[in-house]
Amino acid sequence: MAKKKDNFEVERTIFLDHIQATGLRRTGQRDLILEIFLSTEEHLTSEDLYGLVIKKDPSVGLTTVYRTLKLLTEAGLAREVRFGDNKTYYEHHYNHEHHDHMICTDCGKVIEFFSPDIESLQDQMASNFGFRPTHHSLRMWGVCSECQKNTADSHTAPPGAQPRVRVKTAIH
Amino acid sequence: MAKKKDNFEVERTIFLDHIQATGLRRTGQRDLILEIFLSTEEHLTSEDLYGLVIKKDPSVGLTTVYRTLKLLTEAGLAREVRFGDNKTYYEHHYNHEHHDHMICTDCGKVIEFFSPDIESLQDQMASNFGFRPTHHSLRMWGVCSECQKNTADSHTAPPGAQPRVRVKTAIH
DNA sequence: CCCGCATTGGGATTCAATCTCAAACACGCC
DNA sequence: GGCGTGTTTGAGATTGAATCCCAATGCGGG
Repeated sequence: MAKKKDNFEVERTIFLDHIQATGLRRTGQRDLILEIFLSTEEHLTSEDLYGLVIKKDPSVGLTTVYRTLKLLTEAGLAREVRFGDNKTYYEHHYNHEHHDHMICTDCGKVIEFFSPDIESLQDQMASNFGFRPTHHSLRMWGVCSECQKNTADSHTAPPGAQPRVRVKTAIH
Repeated sequence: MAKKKDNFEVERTIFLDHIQATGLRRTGQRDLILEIFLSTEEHLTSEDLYGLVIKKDPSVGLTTVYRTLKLLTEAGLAREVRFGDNKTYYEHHYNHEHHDHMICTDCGKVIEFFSPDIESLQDQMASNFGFRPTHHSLRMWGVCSECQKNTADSHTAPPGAQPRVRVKTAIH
């Protein structure tokens, strides 16, 4: 836990540095939103975070949460991710290895994975085209091992499972 | 050209088969929209296609184009793609090898590529997790070789280049 | 302590996509 | 060929995420 607390300190510093470097101002709202973002683990949307924020301070506006999450992204603390349901999710970025996602279209579970081999092949493909990549996104949709078991006997959803990400159409 | 015409015939048949198999009805609008979709080459949105359709028949509604593109996707003739600007693009799917995309964030150009090695590594990663993938998406954003040359001297946009895809924020 | 300017909040707005529902129409049936 | 039913259509209304606008607030340098 001490380790985690240290990380938070670093992230706070990074945020304040970014604030200062770009000539912005430190405000109570930004501090609060940062703090709550750091306390989360899952992928969450601006509205999700807004829900958490107003529990601490109901006067904070939704717009500010949107703006601050964008700030956090610029500062390198957050990363935007999309799973195909037309919402923008945010995940921790600082000190988190780059990774890709497998999304279960049944229960909504998101599996994070990383493959150095895939990464290097990507870079190789890019250089074949003289393309200089800044970032990339690899996502696989399908059925996780859990849901394969559950759908083997019946086609009913796993009990109590509430898909957080409902993929309506196959986005390739 | 005879080759291309043959392909179109096959795609029309696939569409009609799909119509019949799912108990739907053949209509003039669906025929027209299919025809115009087949005549296109680029990635285009529902609204793009709508623009082309109403040039032939101004009475066709936008909703019908949306619905029909979804139909074409179900029939396996079209594929939905997203480039990060919150619009759904469609590309031909039948008889088109699966491929991934590099998107130039400067001029909007989309490069299609395919790597069997990456594909097999993806499947391997999936099976490591007991994950059964149905489809996937790999996209790389960055600067294409053209735009690297143009931005070398000045930061002005290439003359006459109108980005079709304007990526506002980095979506990973 | 004061002032300038960034920030805030919430209502209005945008934009893609979907929903609604009455009118139009395809298609099987006779 | 004409009838009847259930599908399809189209225009406007609606949704939902995200952004814009702008008056009021408040941070922070001097």
